[in-house]
Amino acid sequence: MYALSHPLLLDTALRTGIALPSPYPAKPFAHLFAGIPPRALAAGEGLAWEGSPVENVHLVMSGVIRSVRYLRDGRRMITRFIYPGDVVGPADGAMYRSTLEAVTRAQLVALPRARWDHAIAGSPELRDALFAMLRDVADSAQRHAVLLGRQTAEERLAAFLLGIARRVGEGGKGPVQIVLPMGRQDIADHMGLTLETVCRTFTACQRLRLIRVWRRRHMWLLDMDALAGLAGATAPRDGRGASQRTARCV
Amino acid sequence: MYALSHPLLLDTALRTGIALPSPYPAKPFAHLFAGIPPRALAAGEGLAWEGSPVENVHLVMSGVIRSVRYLRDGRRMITRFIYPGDVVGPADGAMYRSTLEAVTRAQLVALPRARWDHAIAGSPELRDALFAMLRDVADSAQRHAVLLGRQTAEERLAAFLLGIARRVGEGGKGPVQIVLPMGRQDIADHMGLTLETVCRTFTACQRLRLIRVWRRRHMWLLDMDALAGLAGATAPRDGRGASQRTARCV
DNA sequence: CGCCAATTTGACTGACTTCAACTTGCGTGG
DNA sequence: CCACGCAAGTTGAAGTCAGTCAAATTGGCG
Repeated sequence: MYALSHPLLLDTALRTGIALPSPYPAKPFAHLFAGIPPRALAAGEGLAWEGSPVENVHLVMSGVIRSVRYLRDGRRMITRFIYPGDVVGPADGAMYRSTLEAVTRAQLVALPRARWDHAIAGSPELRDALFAMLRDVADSAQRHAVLLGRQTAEERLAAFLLGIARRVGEGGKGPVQIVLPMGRQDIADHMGLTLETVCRTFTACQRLRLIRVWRRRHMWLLDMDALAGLAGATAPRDGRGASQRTARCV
Repeated sequence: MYALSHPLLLDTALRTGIALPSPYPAKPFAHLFAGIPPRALAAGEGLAWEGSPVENVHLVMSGVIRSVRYLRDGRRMITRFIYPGDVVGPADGAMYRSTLEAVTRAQLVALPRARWDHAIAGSPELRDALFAMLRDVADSAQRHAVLLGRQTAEERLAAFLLGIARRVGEGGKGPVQIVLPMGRQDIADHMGLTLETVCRTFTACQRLRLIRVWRRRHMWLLDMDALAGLAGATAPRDGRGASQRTARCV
C-alpha cells in the first residue's frame, strides 16, 4: 500500500474518512514524486486557474481538491473532487481546463511537466497507466452527465454518497460510516442542485432510514441496497438497440 | 483535407450540414483504415453495447452515431454525437462504456483492436494524437456537465446549436445555416430536457429572432452573438481563487 | 462562553415536465 | 404525380420537483 510509504496519505484518509486506494492508484506514478518536499494549501486556497499553463503535475498527498468550472455570472460546477493519491495536470494538456481549489487543508507535491512528460515517454507502463487514468476521467464525467441530466435529487445524492463509500473500500451491506470532507454548497455545486435541496434531501433520506447524519459531516449509510437502487448505475441493454422511436419506453 | 481523399466524408458533410474538420481530425489515424471496406448501418441500428468487449476501433466515414447510456427504467442520456472523421473505441478501454447507435444511415470502417494497439504502441505521433483525443473527450464531457447542471434550457440549446455550427466551420456574425442530423428526442436526451421543452425553446428562440427553423431539421442562426452570450462558455477568473464562502456571488 | 458562518427548515415561486390533442410533412403505394 | 398514413413535431393546460427568499438553528472555533 502506498499509504505505508507516505504517512500523509494515511493521515488524511483517517481524518476525512477517505481511505486508499483511490480510483487511479498513485502507485504507478508515485516514484516520480519521491523526495520532492510537499507544498501546503489552506482550505479554500487556489492551486491553478482555468486557462493558465500547466507547469507542474501534482500528486495530492493529503486533503481534498475541487476541480471547478465557473460561468461568467458566478454559477459554478464542481466537475470532480480530487483525493489523496490522485494526480492532477495530465488530463488538462497545456492549459488548465478548470480551476483547482483546496476543499480542506491539503498537501501536494509538484513535478515539473517536462520531467513528467519525459518519464511518460520513456515507459510503456506509465503510458498505459496514464491512458487508463484519462479514460477513467472521461468515463466518470460521462456517468456524471447521466446523473445531472436524467436523475432526481435523491438519486444524485445516493450516488454521491455511495461514491464516497466506495473510496473507503466499504461495499458491504451493513451500515457504512463515511465522513464528508466538503460542505453542502460544494456538494450542491457538484450535483447540479442548490444547497437547500441537498439539505432537504439528506433530511428526507434520514427520515426514510437510508442514512443517519451526525454533526453534519458524519454519516452512516444504513441501507446500502436501497441507496444502490436509487443511484441506479446505467444499464446495458440486451438484444439489438432500441430503434429511435421506442427510445423512451423500455 | 481528408474529405478529398474519401468522397464519403464530403457526401455526408453536405447532406447533414456537417463539414470537416471534426474536432479530432481523422488525419493522424486515417491511414490505418486505408483499404478496409466500409460497413453500412441503417438509421437506428446499433453498433455496440455497453459492457460488450471492444473488438474493433471504428472510423466513421459518413452519417452520425450517438453514444448513449441507459438507466434501468429506460431513461437515457446521449453523452455525445459522433461525426464523420471521428474514431470510436479507444476511449472505452476493453469494454464499451456506452451503447453506440446510428442516428442516420452511416458508413464506417473497422480496424481490429490488436492492429490499432500495435500501431499506437509503435508511433509517438499517434500516441500524442490519441492522448489529445482522450483529453478532448474528457473536456467536452465536463463542459457538458456544466451545461446540464447549471444552465437553463435556452442556454443549453444555444450551446448545442453553436456546437453544430462550429463543425460547419462557420464562426462569423451573419446568419449561419445548419442542418440537424438528429431528431428532437435525441436533442432532448443529449441536453437533459424533454422533447417538448426542446420544441418550445426553439419556438421561443425563433420569436426572439435568434434562429429561424425550416422544415424542422434546417436552421439559420440569425444572431450568433446573442447565441454565444446565452451559451456562455465557462469563465476563467482572475486573481486568487474565491474563498469557499463567496463562491456563489461573483 | 460567545460569535458567526454553515446548515436546516419554512413558505412560496417558477422552470421544466407530463399528459393530451392537434399539425406537419416524409415516404409509400396506387 | 398525387393522395394517404403515420411518425415526428408542435402547442396547450395542469402538475411537480427543485429553486428562491427568508428566518431559525447548530456547532466549530477562538
